[in-house]
Amino acid sequence: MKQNGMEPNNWTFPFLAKACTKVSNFKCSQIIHSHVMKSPFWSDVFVQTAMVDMYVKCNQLDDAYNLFVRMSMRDVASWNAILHGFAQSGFLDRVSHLLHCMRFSGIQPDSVTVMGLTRAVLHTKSLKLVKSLHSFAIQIGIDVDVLLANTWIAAYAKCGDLGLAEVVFNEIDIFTRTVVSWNSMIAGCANFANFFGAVNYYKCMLHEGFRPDLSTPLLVYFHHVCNRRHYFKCGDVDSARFLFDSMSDRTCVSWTVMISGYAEKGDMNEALTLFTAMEAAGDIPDLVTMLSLISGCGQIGALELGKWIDNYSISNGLKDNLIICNAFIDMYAKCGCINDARDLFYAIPVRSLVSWTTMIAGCALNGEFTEALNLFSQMVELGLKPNHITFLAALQACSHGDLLGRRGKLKEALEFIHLMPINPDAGIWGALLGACKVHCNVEIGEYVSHRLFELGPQVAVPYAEMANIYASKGRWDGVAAMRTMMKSNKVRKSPGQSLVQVKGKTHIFTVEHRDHPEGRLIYMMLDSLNLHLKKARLQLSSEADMNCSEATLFSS
DNA sequence: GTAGGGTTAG
Repeated sequence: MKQNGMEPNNWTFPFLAKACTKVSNFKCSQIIHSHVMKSPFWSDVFVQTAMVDMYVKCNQLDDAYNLFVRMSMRDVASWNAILHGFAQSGFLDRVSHLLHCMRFSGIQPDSVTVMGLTRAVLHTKSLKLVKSLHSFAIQIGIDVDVLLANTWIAAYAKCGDLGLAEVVFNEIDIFTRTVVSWNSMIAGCANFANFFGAVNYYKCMLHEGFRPDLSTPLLVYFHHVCNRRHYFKCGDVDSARFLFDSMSDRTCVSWTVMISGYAEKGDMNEALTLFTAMEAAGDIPDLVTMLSLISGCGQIGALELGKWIDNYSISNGLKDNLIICNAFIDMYAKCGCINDARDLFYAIPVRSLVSWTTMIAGCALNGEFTEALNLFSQMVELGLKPNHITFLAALQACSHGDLLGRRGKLKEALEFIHLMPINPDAGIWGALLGACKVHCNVEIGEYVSHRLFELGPQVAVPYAEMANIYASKGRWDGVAAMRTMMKSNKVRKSPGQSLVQVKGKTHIFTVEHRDHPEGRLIYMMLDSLNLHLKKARLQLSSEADMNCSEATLFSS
């Protein structure tokens, strides 16, 4: 443009910024920022709002906020841009504070504002909050357009009131409804496992003349079957595939539904085939497409494919996206390449809580326990607040690294869990139960397993672990009790599987399943590894004994 | 005349 002797006007930069938001690329955002700063439009409220939005979309909330507070003039769009930024990240306090400031400075909220507010309360799953927002909007006389109504449909469905979602849906004029309204209603039904409702809405939608392209029919099936994959067999990817093949028009989402279905099943070959077909069809993969491919590679240890996707991401500028980077850290760690994971982690200019947590978990997984715990304290020192997943990762590092749980300091571990500022989830209790098993501790094991039974009475693992603990102490009454509980709760244990991919081929192993073509060799290798481990353990414990006696010597 | 902030599904 400049080479052609043309000068950008005040709309050029908002367009550039918007293009940047689509790819969510922080390098691009920096380049655009430097150009805008030099331009005569720098102080234009439109330009600055577009920049705020760009930073929000590029996961640079701090930059967005810094710019926002420096703006000399703000209109409702500027407030909405920053409000959505905080809403998306779930900062409810910040959002309500912003709303106050906004009204105080004389700017009236509009339907976009209310949408942001709704989004902010969504993750609390609080029906009460959604309701109060709804009445707030009506009270201040907001013009409820179809976009806001769609948000409310999804919000009510997510917060557990399908009836209210339906009310909002019915209040939208038939001619105003969009495909999003229908999709939201269908997804709402599917979330309630209301298959008939979903199909019914789908039929009505067709009847009203909406074209059955997009992802709607897939939503009906896939939601029902695969979002509940913990309860249903995932073989139904095939029925989704049947629908997919019969679709005339596919969107990025429909491709991604299928790709992620295969990736989660561990069938990376099929996932990759579809990915190639998607590109050939001219549909551009987005963030979710890439994320499902990357996490699929991590799950089955498909390092070669993972590296290929890494190169692909670099050449398509996706590697500058923080979420993608985090996914790659996870992938490399799960494939055992902790060095690659580490390099990537340190190459990220602005690391998020997820980056830290992923790296900590990756270290724990790869036996780098000290590093994991160091990272944890570094993170806390930087002022980042760990969430339950971070705690779990750190706890796993402890348990693997013979700290607390594995050292037999089960009581201390339990106290630590009770002191945590967050509610312990199944992962955390599971880690402790594993430690109880190692130390054959019935008393704490019983307490922990009951927490796990409360959280998920259908999960087989804690019953089995507790039964093992009882068995190790000869408590056959306890073993029998576990069996009875499993029966009465209708728990069925699916055998654990271990997957590994070598040269593009996936190998699956189950316990005592020795019919792999190279089974003999594999088990010989395992036996020799076991022997090495035993020797190393013996050496360690004799060293520990010596350290102990030294310690007693010095303390007395 | 228009252009900056906005909805669902994966």
